[in-house]
Amino acid sequence: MPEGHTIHRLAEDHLDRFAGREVSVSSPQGRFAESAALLDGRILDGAEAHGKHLFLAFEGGDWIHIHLGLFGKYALGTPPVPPPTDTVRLRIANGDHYSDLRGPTTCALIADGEKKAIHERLGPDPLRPADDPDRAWARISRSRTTVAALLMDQKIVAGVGNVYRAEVLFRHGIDPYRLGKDLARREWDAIWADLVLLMREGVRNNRIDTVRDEHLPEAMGRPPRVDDHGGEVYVYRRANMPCHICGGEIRTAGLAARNLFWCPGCQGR
DNA sequence: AGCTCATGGCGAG
DNA sequence: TCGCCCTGAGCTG
Repeated sequence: MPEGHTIHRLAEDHLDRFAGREVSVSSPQGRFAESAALLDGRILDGAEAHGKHLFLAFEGGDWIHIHLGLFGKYALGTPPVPPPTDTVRLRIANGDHYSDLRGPTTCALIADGEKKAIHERLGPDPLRPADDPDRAWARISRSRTTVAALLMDQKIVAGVGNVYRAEVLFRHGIDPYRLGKDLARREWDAIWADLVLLMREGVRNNRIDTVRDEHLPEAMGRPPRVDDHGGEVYVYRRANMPCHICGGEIRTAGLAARNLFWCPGCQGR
């Protein structure tokens, strides 16, 4: 589930459902129980995302810092609230809504200073309107690391994960193994602008869709593809399948412990 | 019942 | 670069 769009959507959803009112806070699993007791009954007064990090604000200046990691999942719903199971790390509820968090890498009570430190170690986020792509460019343009690795580095760009990485490189015809220093400024500007668009769309739909209408499989006489992540994509997890554009085989390879997907035909050397 | 894999990230060596 | 942490689905037997 979790690339930046998921987290920004969760921030919006928590704002809509919980902000401005007292909430009950609990940790059925127990691992967040002490902190939950401190927050229980207080007013939740904000929610914010930076990259894949979610911050829930509580009146009085405390924050819950959440990072879903690879396995973390949220279940949001309306009463009846399901019986708490032993994997629910954090449950937030008011009379109208509940929010269950399972399997996060991080769920911690933090203060402003720690929150600030997290922001400072993250790069600009395409979903934060004030963030500046020049900060990312300054590092990319002098890096001997591959563009594919740079896009996944949260210190460079915050919020891009394995799906957006593969898809945005495909959309711009860029070989994932190209080095950062060999990227042109206008290519980076186009990538950033595209990420802003794609990820905003991802927040709106709560899923990742990257295929342009005219390239949708239906439009090309092929059956639509439905992957676990639920969106329509060009290359992600399409290894050995034909490219929607050139018909060549999509290739996959390991890169920094993750699977990379790309079309050698469309993403020229 | 047990294995593998997954949209992440950290610290040790 | 590897092992490790968090969970659950989809296989395999």
